[in-house]
Amino acid sequence: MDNQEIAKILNEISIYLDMDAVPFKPRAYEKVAETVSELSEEVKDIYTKGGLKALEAIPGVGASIAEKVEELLKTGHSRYYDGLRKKTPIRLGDFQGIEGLGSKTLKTLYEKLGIRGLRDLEKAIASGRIRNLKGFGVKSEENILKGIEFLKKSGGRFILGLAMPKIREIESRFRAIKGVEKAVAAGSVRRRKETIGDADILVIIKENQPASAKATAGKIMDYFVNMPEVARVFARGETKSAVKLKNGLDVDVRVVPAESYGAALNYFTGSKEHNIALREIAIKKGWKLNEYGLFKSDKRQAIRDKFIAGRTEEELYEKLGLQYIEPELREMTGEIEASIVGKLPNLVGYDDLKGDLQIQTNWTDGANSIEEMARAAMERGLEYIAITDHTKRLTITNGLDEKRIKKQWQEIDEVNRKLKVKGLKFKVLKGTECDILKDGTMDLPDSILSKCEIAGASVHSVFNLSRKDQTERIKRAMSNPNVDIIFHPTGRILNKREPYDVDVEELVRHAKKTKTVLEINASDRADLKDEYIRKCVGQGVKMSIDSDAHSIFHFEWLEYGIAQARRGWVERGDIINAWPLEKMLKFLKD
DNA sequence: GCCGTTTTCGGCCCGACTGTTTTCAGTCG
Repeated sequence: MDNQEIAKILNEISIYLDMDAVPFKPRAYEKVAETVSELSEEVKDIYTKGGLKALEAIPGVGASIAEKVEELLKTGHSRYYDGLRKKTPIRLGDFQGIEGLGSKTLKTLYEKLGIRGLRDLEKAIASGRIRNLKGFGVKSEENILKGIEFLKKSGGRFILGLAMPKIREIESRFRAIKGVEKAVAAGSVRRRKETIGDADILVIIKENQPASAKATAGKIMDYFVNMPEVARVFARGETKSAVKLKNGLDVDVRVVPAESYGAALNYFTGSKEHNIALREIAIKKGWKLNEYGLFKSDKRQAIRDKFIAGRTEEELYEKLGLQYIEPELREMTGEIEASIVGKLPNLVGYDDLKGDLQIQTNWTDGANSIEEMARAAMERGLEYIAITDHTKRLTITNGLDEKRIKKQWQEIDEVNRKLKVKGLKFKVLKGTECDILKDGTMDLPDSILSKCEIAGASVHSVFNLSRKDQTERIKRAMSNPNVDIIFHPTGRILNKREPYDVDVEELVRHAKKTKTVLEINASDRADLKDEYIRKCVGQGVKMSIDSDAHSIFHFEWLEYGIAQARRGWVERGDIINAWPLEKMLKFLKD
């Protein structure tokens, strides 16, 4: 039983307990479910190595949950879970992701109408039985129906890079409204998660006009719910509204006073777990933290809580005795502890890249010429790029063989000469994205690879090897003294393709041993993922952040690669293409 | 059910909005 299966069962236990209004337990199970689903190590391996004791070392797991997990691992079942399911036989999975359907509603629907699954629910709606239930009405029936329709239509999460342009457009339209001082997307957008479920936009009204603040807020909300791209309005209030856009993205807007800007930004940025940790720190100091600020609470409630901080996030963290924590780190993966002792990383910056080491051109499946790519990279502020077209095995891209790559080198020399004549300080490097064949040998001979200034290697075929064989295959490529970088090391594509089965920790160890660079691919591969990036940082394995550009427009993607790196606690020194050209080249294998 | 600068018992994050009520439960983030 893998971590996702365990997490699903723990989460369902939490929902069942919540149905019966059991206090506190649901939250305990929910927390562990979340932890387990994000764990990099398989729970079953943890258990094999250290037994019950090791399970209890997982944060949030105590004796009781450890026993249930043990039973799941040993038998594939949990008597406790089965008992809950038997008592209230609802197929919770059917309803997951339907907005507005919580545990209490599900329980009522089951008890009053015998609804166990989605089909039952749809039938009950069709026959108008829900509106007659106590506590329900026509409106609730409609909302449930809409929830079902949207779940069926859209489902899933949005890739950050694809949703971002629309979010930025909405932000800037808010900023253009008179009386608006700031508009900024918080939530998972600000934490730069690789995919997002929704966008939370905070709007601050200019302070100097308190009298008209309410009117301005109303104007903002009216504008928001009436935007042409809105498909559905969930809520329209004085300070909070929520809609679904036609593209399926949920967007929330909050209007907050300027003095609470920092507190609100912090609160809505999350993550939820990070927020809870901050609140607990506040409570220990005898304070209260909410989206309006940090307050000294008065126990007698006779006078208003005294405002301590909240105008900026920086002052909030400072008052809590913490080093400022960048949004990309707020995932409760040790950032609070590091912050307390002042040991947070100095993250690689969004302007720190000097080069891009994976670029395709019209020699293979790219859209533009070498020179066009060079000029676009220059405009992006880069100082060097590596041309890394595919190799011959990838016939569909017209991959390069020995003859054609030698020809390409002539063109690269020519482009470099041209740039130099014009006095431009920019270098195009001779590279390759060489296919790693099934047995781990390379698609180009060493005689060619050794002449490339930078040689990347990647897997584009035979994804279904066993974990052992796939790992050995890639390790063999790393052991090649001419291979500098492994491009997109796990082969996944967000929302499209799962990674192939490979032992990433072993790859990281071997990268260290062979001085091979691992790539953070900035396109929708987002490969490596953050937890693996952090493993590289921990072991001192260097990485590159590459756009994998197939056209001049794709350099925009670099931003998301950098975000990914930051979520992996990366500093500038960890990224070879954040270094000057000479230093970068010197670092590569001979 | 978990956890500990409140340390083996007594706490556990907190506020806005909706729909259905007429004072509040449920959901969400």
